[in-house]
Parts: sequence; structure tokens; C-alpha cells
Amino acid sequence: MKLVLIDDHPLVLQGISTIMQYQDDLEVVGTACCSREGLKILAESKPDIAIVDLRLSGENGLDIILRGRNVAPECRFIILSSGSDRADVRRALNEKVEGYILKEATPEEIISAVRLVARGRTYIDPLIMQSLVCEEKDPIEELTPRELEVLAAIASGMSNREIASSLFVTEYTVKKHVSQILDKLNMADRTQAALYAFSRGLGQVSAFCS
Amino acid sequence: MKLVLIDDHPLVLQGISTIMQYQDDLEVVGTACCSREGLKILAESKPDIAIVDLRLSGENGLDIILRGRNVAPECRFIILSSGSDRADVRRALNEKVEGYILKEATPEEIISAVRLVARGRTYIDPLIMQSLVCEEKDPIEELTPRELEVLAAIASGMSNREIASSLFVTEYTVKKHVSQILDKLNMADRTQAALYAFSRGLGQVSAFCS
DNA sequence: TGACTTATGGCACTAAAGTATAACGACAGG
DNA sequence: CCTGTCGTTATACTTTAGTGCCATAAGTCA
Repeated sequence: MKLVLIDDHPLVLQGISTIMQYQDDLEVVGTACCSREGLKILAESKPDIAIVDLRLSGENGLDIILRGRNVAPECRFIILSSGSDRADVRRALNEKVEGYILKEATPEEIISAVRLVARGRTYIDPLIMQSLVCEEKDPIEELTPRELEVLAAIASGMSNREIASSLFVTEYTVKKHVSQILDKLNMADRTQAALYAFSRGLGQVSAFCS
Repeated sequence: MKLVLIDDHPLVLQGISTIMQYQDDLEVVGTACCSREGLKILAESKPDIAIVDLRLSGENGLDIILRGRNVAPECRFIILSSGSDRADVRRALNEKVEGYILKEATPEEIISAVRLVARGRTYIDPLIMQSLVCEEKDPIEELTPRELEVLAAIASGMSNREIASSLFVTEYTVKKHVSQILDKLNMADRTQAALYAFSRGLGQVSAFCS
């Protein structure tokens, strides 16, 4: 069973490689630390399974998986995440990855997850499963697609007028959406909504993260 | 040279342990994945050097270091960070840690960093150094203490009236501060300021981070 | 002392944000 | 077909937010 690892943390690559050395049925045939290298190795070594970090510096691990499926159609993809970023989980699960493991997991869990995926099953870390079930339904789920667009714009620091022109609607419409959003989120003003949205990944990070 | 590792990612622990195995002068004498365990091991094994993840699930790595210095006064502390979180860097550097390495670093860099710290020097990852130097002087530095208080309040989603009553001043004063803040930060409204401040750690996280 | 910064309070004014209510077309589900 | 939701526009209104200008008091620094 050929494995490829894509992560920008050499320590993690080293860690996975080490624990895989003792498994007769699993072999790491390549590692990469960025998007370019990752796609190259996927194309070259045609692995059975690829373990991909969700947040590579700058780029998103999901993009690699989406593009990776083209160059290595037979490959099953497992996402490796830091657990703290719950915002990404939902987006990832929508992309139908074959597995989702946390860096907090023990080596035994990781190995059994890989074997499970190798046999065609899907593995989702129990902690994530739990957080998806127990999670008091995120009020953000009640927002319509359009409202999500508006909220993202708010979380980018835009005014109603700017949002209106960027969405090609009138300011009235934007105000309507904003009121609706604040109502659904049970918040007092756009600033609270912006902070809320920003804390779970919406908005243009560029402006506020140097 | 005795090493202790504190990180909630088993893969990272495995990775560091592995690369240290081939260094005759360095030996990992204990690992921990949380604050409690970490302090216990520090007290028991009295290591020469401890490598501590900056963001342990829930708790902050800095707290461990602060408390760790009590139970293991001779120990030198190296922070291990994910690089993406520049907000924490400044706070960490203020605490006078002996080293600061990134998970993006190669095993060779990490080893040489450990050796450097072992000899009493301080090691800061070049990338961090660069970001501290090149960084266009953070406009937040220009704010007065009082303005910082107000900004933190804004980043907690408070209105001018709420801020006024919480700081025991009138709304006029708060408005004055807000204007001043927006002027210094060169931003258009409180929402932008809130996002900016929030992204570098100010504000009450409680309200917006589930 | 004089110049400067910080923190404070006040007023008037403009601009923006948010609410309430109403209406219309499109579209999906029962 | 009817009902409900979504996205849209609109009017009218209230409330915050933010700016400009002024003024006072305390503390710092040369």
C-alpha cells in the first residue's frame, strides 16, 4: 500500500514516516511540503493513499485534493487537521474526502484509519464526529447563501454601500439582509457579526492578517 | 543533554523524537501532550531543554513555560509554533523564551537550534526575525494605553455606550477615543478596527469562539 | 515656565446603520 | 393550486457612529 504525505511541517512528515516504518503493509513513497510538490508527487508515484494537511502555508489542502484527484484518480485522500479549526471541517466534509484524522490522534489511531480507508471505508476522527453531532446547531447554518455572502462582506470590513455595489444590488437590499442576519445570529450590530464570522473563517483575511 | 517535549500532536512528538535519536548529545527523556502532564514531567526529569508547542488545545504554551520555570529553574525553553499565528509571536518574545522555532523548519535547523540554546544562546527562527524587522511598524503601537482599552472593547463587540459605562466615562469621551483610533489605524469604521484588533489577539474571545 | 501629550467632557452636525412595513417575481414542495 | 422561502426594491423612521471644533486638567520633558 503506497502512501504519500503532504504537509509543510517536516516534523509531522518525520513522525508519520517513522510510525509507518513498522507497518509491513504500508510504505511511504513520497512526501511534499507544498502544493506544487504535492501534485507532482501524486502524479509520479500514483499512491493508493495520500495524507494531506488541511492548512498548508498560504494554500488550502482541499484545493490540492480537488486537483489531485485529476492526476491520481485511484488515490484515496485523508485530511490531516489540527482540530482547532472547526470552521474548515464542514467545508472539507462536503468535498467527500475518504478520511479525516486529527494531529491529536495517537499513532495507533492513525494507522488503523489508514488501513480502514485502504479497504475502501471512510474514517472520520471520533472527536470530529462528536463535535458534528453534539454541536449546538451553529446559527450560521440558518443563513441563506445570499446572507452568507453579505456576512462574509461584513467580515471583510465593508460598508453597506460597498457591499451593495460589489453584489450589484441596492443598499436597501443589503440593509435588509443585514437586519435578517443580525436577527438570526441574535446580535446587536455588524461589528459583532463581523467578529463572529471572522472567527470561523469567513471574510477576506488579507486585509487584517499581515 | 536531556530534552522534554510538550505538544498535543503525537506526530510531532514522534517526529522530534526520531530526529533526536541520531544525535548522540541529545536525548528525549519525556513527552507530554497537555499542561498537567507537561509540568509533571518538567518537575520529575529536570531537563536541560524543553520544547513547548505554543498552542496546546485550550491552553497556551506560554503559561506552561511561566509555571515551568518554577518547577524546573535550570531548564531552557524553546517555543514551537506553527508560523501562521504571528499574533502570538510578540507576546511570546516578551516572555524572554530562549528559543523560537517553526514547525516549517527542517530537522537540521531544529537540531542546530537546540544545540545553540543548550550553549546558552538564544535562537529565533529566521522567518520570524525577518517578519519582525521588515514588518511595517505595527500601527497599533501608536495607540495610547487608554485607546488600547477602547480598542479591545470594540473588538469585544461593545457599543460606545457600553464601553462608556464599562470604563466609567461619558459616551463623548469614548467617541473621541474611537475617532482617534480610527485615525491612527487609518480605518473607516469600528468594524474594521474590531477585525484588526481581533486578528491580533485583543478582545474577549469568549463571545465569538465556541 | 512653556510646549506637549493624555484623558476627559461638551455641542452640533453629517453620515451611516438598523428597524418596521409593504410589495413583487421566482421558484420549490406538498 | 396554494403556501412558503428567497431575493429584490422601496419609504419612512429611529438610533448609532463618527467628525470638527472647543475646552479643561494633569502629567512629562526640555
